[in-house]
Amino acid sequence: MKGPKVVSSSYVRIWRTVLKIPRGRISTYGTVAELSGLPGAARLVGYALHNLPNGSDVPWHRVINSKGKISFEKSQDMYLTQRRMLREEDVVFENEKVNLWRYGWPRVGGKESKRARSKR
DNA sequence: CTGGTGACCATTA
DNA sequence: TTAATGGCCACCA
Repeated sequence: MKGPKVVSSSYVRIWRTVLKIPRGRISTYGTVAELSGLPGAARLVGYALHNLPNGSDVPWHRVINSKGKISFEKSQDMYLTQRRMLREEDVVFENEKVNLWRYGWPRVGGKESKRARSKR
């Protein structure tokens, strides 16, 4: 399309990427930024999700940070809300953390799990 | 245009 | 292992 309109922002591109995350899987801010053509703009993803129009279908809860944790403070209601929504999709939390190698999207590669034993 | 800010990230101690 | 620091990029006032 010739439309140089680009809608007014990268938000749409980000939202569109988030819409691709399958149910039961999660992605990180940095990954979403890169897939949206905005490498390095991880913080913008948080900004975009924060500005989501009310009632949108964008599965914002499937985006967490690179540590595999929810980016809200535990004291915030949104923290529990997000964790509950993920739990309903069978995303398992281990000590407030999600196994990125298992639930991360897109999948990194064919290697299933090199060595699960991190300890030696 | 300039400066402040953020639902971040990787590195370093 | 967790905590602190600097760097990123784009949006907003």
